[in-house]
Amino acid sequence: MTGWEDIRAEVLRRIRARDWPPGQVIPGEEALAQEFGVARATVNRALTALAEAGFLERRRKSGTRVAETPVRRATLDIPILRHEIEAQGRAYAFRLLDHRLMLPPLAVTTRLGLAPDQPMLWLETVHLADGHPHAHEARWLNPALLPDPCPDFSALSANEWLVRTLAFTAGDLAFLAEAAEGRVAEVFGVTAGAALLVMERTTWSGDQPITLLRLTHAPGHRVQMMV
Amino acid sequence: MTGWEDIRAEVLRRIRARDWPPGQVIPGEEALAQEFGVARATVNRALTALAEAGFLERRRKSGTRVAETPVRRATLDIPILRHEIEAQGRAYAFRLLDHRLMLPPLAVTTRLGLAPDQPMLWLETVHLADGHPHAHEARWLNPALLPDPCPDFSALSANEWLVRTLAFTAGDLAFLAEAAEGRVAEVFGVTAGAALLVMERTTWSGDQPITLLRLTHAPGHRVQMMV
DNA sequence: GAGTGGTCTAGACCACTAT
DNA sequence: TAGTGGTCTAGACCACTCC
Repeated sequence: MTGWEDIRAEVLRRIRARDWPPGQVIPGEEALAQEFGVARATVNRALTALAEAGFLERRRKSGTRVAETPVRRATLDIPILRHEIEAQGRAYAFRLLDHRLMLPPLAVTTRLGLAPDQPMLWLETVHLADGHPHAHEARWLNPALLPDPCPDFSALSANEWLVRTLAFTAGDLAFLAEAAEGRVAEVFGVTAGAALLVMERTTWSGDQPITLLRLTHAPGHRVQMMV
Repeated sequence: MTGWEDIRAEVLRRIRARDWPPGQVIPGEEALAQEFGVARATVNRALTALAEAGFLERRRKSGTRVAETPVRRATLDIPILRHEIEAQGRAYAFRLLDHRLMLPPLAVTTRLGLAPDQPMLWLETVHLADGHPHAHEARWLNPALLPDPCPDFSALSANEWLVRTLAFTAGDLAFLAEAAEGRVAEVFGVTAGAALLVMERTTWSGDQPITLLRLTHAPGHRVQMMV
């Protein structure tokens, strides 16, 4: 019973055991297919998967070699707060603190490539787990995308409305640390200056910006990724 | 000329255009193969890729459906500090601040599953970009893995030695925010309490722990991921 | 039990690139 | 130009899971 996952595992074992050390060219697909007694396509499937994971580098003609720097890629499942909290067996709720049309700071319009004199929809929300503040959300929303009677974001979270309604095609995401201040410090009940973890995210629909989101987490929060 | 990437693109377009809205079951592989005029395996390749990216959910018998929550996966290329800094055209250097065998705090041994009365190698390093502090590294290293004449970590960074020497099979990674204090505050020249971004990482070789690393970034640093 | 995706094969041709 | 990986095909059988 030899499947492509068995072959992937065996090749990975040889890489880790240093049978095939970093930088070394490994046997070609045809040779491995003969060794394992399978079709070349099966070997190809296994090696392609290992290359996508960053263990191998493949090039036509020159062959497949072991990557110099092993596994340097991690994946993050971007949490949907409601799911994350409910998965912990806690009750999710949110409160809309503020929402209005106003002129965004220059940093925001620059980042999104919008005209600086155009008002945007500002939303400030706190997400609660069992009634305790879990994260503070500050969001700038491109008003050009909103339907005429604006959705009631105090009943449906802006994130869920966006996900259900708009097709987004690209985005980026960054982590940073920031000192608590103003309303954020107040929400979490910490003194100004406390260190908080911020996730910043922009999303786009084609070349049209949708939203810029800053999610500030409760003190001590860790964002965990698997390697 | 229709290849699997064309099919992936077309299916993704239909998902984004809401031709196939979230939750809906899409046509089976056979049907799509006929529509596009290709073999079923080609359609399978395209749909498998979209499922790995989180756009589709596939199950035998019940078929393929559009994911309710689109793209919720981001990948981080774990930076090798020297490469990251040199890629910005800046000069990399590091200074070993401290290294000695000592008893780790209980939190460390618990996390790594080691005996609490066993000393570990402690390494404290600052990484410099153009002479300015870029990150502070605090590392606990399992001494059972070290060769008898301990490598000279003031000449070769511990990270690079580990990567070259040991085969690591698993690990995890977390981001958190922390207030600067003690040596870290001193290194960055900030007042105690300043918010700093910390990346914490543990690595394993089979079931043997290798190292626990805390990388504290310079004030204002952002870790960027692509979605 | 039946329908769907998951995988394998043997062979073929193509695309890229080192020499 | 030649060698390697990348992809496609037509057909087959298997594995899972819903009914």
